[in-house]
Amino acid sequence: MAQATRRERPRSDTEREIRETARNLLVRHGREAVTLRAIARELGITAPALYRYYNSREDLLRQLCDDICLDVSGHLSADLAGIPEGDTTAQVFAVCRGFRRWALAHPHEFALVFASPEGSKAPPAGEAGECGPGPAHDQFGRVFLMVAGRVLITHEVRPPRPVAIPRALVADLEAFRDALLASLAEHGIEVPPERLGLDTVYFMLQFWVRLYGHVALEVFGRFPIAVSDPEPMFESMLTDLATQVGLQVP
Amino acid sequence: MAQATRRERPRSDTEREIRETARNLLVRHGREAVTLRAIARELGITAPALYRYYNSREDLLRQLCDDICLDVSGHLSADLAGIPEGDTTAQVFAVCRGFRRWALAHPHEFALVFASPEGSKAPPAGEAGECGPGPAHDQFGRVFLMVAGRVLITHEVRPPRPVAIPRALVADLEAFRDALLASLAEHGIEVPPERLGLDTVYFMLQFWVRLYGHVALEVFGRFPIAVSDPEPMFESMLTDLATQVGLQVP
DNA sequence: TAGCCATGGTGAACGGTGTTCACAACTTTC
DNA sequence: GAAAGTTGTGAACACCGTTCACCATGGCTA
Repeated sequence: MAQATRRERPRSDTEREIRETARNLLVRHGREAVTLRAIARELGITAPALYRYYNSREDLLRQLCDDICLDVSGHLSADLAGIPEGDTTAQVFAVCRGFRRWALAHPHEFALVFASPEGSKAPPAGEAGECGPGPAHDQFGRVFLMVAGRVLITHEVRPPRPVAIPRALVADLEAFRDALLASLAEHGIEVPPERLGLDTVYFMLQFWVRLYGHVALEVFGRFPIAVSDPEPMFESMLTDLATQVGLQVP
Repeated sequence: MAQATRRERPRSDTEREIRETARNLLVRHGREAVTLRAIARELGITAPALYRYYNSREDLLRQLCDDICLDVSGHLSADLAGIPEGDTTAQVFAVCRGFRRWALAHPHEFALVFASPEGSKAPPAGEAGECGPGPAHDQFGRVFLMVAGRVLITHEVRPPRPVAIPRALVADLEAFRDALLASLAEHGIEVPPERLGLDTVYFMLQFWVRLYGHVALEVFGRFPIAVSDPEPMFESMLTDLATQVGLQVP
């Protein structure tokens, strides 16, 4: 009965249901609990049926990563929607706070997407390995860093206190800047290239390092001291970063 | 034969062999591969025998964390031994570089100890959960942060540019400072408490955030841009941190 | 010295897992 | 209506953690 019903629905529906169930298991019981048989059980199906949709459990987990990236980027966009267009400072804060809040609320998803060793084994043939910087991860990175980038650019941004840019990084930074500008242009945001200096791009990288560092440490409980309430520390970091970049923080 | 031989050796020997084998599996094939049966196989033993030494696989993994912490702290101490007593800057650099190098060389161990969700399930009875801040993790944190702390103190340290310390953090920071001073005194390093201001302690926390952030991002390949060689970036961060704290970097 | 008993091993067994395969049922296409 | 393709099933294999009854060994005490 349910089987007949399922077969009538389009393939993409079942595909979505599978990933939803997997997400649920991941969120509630961690990576080890997202098991083919558990998913199948939940869907009233047998485990081998899942192989009609995914090549293996690893493959499914990889696609889960994509879903998660899309999801978190959606969350951030939603948070951003509530901020007035002009208030760039609030936008930066909203995105960063949103990321932290999401990570704390979904530690297992965070661990899977942002804190798993890169698939050391090369995937079969040119496929994206594990869930590293692939299309969807880019999607997230884009929504995240592009938002930050747009914010940093539309605002009169003054580069932070001078830091020598390592020479070996210049090429990477230039590539990143170009990609960023292209991505912004793609979204209708025209930016004169001279507004986005390499030092600003470099600062964004360091911004990400600190943001990620704090969030990961908090999610994993790996601060070297018992921090009874990490939120003020996070806020302090945000204002520090914001003032460094020349944003006026209330 | 081998069995009779094993029985004659003291219990601690077998215990050590088990963890060595487990470490090997972890390092070479990741967490999922450290399996009771695989360990037993390697030791010429059956899996149930392992239960004479550990209550469960999770228990074994927890103790593995302790071993790893001790190991990395040993590595750092060794690195430190090669630095002249007075050259505090070199000492800071050595510890940080050593940590990065170890993490890059042992990504799976790094992920297990420093990037695993805290055991959300309370361990049976007052036991240390997962491998979070427990005795051994403290051991690592001590060797690490204490080394950094000693270095920062023996040197004439001037607090970095003023940052408002969140009021909610003051109590935590004071507790940490006291613990740090006690730990230093325990190792024969007498330090006048007024030399270690709360702002310095706070800076050490932020130091750790950035160090951890960079290392984790590099280990997991989660930089938002393709960084062809992250080492100069790491070095740049180190010199930035060092100069901020008033160390003279060559 | 004889017996006891804690220690540390064994093999069998249970339920769970990923994965493969032959096969069946249903849908679509020719 | 037959052929082909799609999507499910159930059995099976190998592996996993874990429990259990059982057995050998060695050191202790009566």
